[in-house]
Amino acid sequence: MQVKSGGVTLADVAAHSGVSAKTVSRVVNNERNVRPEVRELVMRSVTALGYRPNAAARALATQRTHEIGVITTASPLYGPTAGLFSLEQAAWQAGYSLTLTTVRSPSEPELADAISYLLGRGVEGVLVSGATGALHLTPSALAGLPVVSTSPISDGAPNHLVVDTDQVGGSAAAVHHLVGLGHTHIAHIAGPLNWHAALQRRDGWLLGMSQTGLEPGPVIEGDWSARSGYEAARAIVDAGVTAVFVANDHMAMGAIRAFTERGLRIPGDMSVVGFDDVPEAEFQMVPLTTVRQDFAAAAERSVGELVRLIEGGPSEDNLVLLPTELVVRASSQQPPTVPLSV
Amino acid sequence: MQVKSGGVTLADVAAHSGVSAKTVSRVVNNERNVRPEVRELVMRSVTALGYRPNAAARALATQRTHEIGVITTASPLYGPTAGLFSLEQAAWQAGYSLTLTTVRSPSEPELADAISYLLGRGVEGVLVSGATGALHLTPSALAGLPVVSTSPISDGAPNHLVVDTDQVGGSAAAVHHLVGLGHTHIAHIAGPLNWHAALQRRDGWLLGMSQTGLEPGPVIEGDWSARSGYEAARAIVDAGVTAVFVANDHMAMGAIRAFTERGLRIPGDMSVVGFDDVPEAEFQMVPLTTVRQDFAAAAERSVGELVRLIEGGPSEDNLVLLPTELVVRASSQQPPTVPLSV
DNA sequence: TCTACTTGATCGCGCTGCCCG
DNA sequence: ACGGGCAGCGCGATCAAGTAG
Repeated sequence: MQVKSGGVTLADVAAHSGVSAKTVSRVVNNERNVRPEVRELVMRSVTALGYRPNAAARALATQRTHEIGVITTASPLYGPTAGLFSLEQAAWQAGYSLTLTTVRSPSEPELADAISYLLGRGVEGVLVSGATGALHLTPSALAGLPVVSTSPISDGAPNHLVVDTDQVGGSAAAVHHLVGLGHTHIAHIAGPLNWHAALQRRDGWLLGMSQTGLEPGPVIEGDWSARSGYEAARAIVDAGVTAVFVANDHMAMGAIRAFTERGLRIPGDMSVVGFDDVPEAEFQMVPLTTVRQDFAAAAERSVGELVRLIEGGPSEDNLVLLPTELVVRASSQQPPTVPLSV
Repeated sequence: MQVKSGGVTLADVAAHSGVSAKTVSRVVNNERNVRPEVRELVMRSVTALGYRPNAAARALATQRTHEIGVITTASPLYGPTAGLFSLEQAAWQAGYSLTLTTVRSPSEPELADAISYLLGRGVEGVLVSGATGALHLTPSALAGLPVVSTSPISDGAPNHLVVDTDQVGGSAAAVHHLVGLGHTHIAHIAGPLNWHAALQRRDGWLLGMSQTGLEPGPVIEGDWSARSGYEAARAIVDAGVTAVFVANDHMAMGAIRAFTERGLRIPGDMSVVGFDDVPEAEFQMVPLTTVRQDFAAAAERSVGELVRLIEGGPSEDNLVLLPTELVVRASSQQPPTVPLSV
């Protein structure tokens, strides 16, 4: 029923230009051993007929699909989505196309389903973006398929690799910044702690606190949403802290709203530091101090590494950590009770 | 080099279970006319060998790929990305998978490239999500391929359909809300006016103004980013308006920041209404009055309509408009100079 | 005998790898 | 160096053949 690609095949082009199908194939694939004049002739027929190679037939004949499968969580969080488009661009440039799969939760069966589905589609590699917990990949299910993930992978297979940003370092830097301002009681609003990213950020906060010899303040677990940040902040507003390190910017916005509602001024009475540096963080009523991650760079690197694995390149490291950067804006300053230094 | 899906084929399963390949095919495709015992036997072999049908071979044999191509703009804007995941879920449920393509700009050649690429991959329909201007599709390039878009399509082909939210109505409603509060001088911060969505929202604003007999205030064009909203607001802060209708929430945040910086209070001195209802809009320091669009519903409807077109269903309308809803929060109230009524 | 159901053999989808002229 | 023939990638469609009632 369906007109496929105009229905023009190699054979049609061959007939139109008076050469064999194989020669047309050579021209289309830029192989050598075709005289320029013949090549020219064939190309003319190709454009005249509007020929377009059939990807399925090609995949069948070559045993290569040039497809990369992407598994991502279904929620429209900033990080995963921002990375997705960079992923697509990088893949395109490397000659691959992306097949998208979403999972609601990172449970093993859902992940296994997604991988199984992608395997059936013949993907040559899998990118797990914005996954939550550590990946427990059943080796048999993968059959040596290259995988690049932002979350750690339980097996140490040579073609499984992690590309992530230095979330622990970034979080610790946020704590050092606050401590440098004089804060000693610092709370943490965490992401859902079954997420690897949430654990990393909490661990970075703990690291920073211990490095500066401070007792960690309370930890409240949110779900990345502004609403959960709002609720978490209401829960700790009377806990006697002067600063909060929040695991992402959207929760930080909610927290600021909650504090403001209770009559606290930001940053006069309470300092807030976020994570991600979403584009609007700089343009909040109180511009947000936050930890920037370069999602585009991470995406490009991920695709680069995956393509290298697919094409049989050597796997040097099994962990690539991209730098994060503390961006100090207006939502953090000295605590209210500290006398002005200088 | 690449182990494909474990390399298990129909023939392997057939050999393992002692039936013909065709029978295995019947079982795998849930066709009738297979004895339950044979079906059982075959299924056992399928799981034992880890057989997975090869999508490329299937596509070649059936002339159907069950793939839907998605063309979207490369920028991580909230709307298009929020819809993307709903798209994927809906497509999956309908038995289709998504191949993602991004374009930097909506220029004809870029769109044509994307469509050409998708045609080569054998997609059975195309979803244009978050496109900018109207689509000028060259009919020959499409060969009757079903297309569902949020932007209008220049040709009136029966298998080209538009699914959008009622942005004009929503924008007009925002204006009526402001006018109802007593505002008479209302500016507009628009999106990039080569975007269909930006035009719709501006037109809705104009409509609302004319319906209420008011002169439209100044229009400044932004680029959807919070930064551009900030800059636009600085440009109109002294223009003598008491309210601004902003074409999306992120620009509205930037605008609020700019007004605040100039000493204006929101909403005391200036009312601001956004568009989209991003999740964090409710949790800004001044919760944002905005126009909500249901991206998930739009995505589901888009996929539904596209699948209907693909499967040869009748095309009733060529335009589906989903409702929008004004959500009144704290960023809008009476203008400062108006005496309190009641 | 005829029908209903179940199974198998052959072919071809569009393309590329191999080998030959 | 260049070009063509042939086979086959893995699957499903067609048609024929077999079995039982």
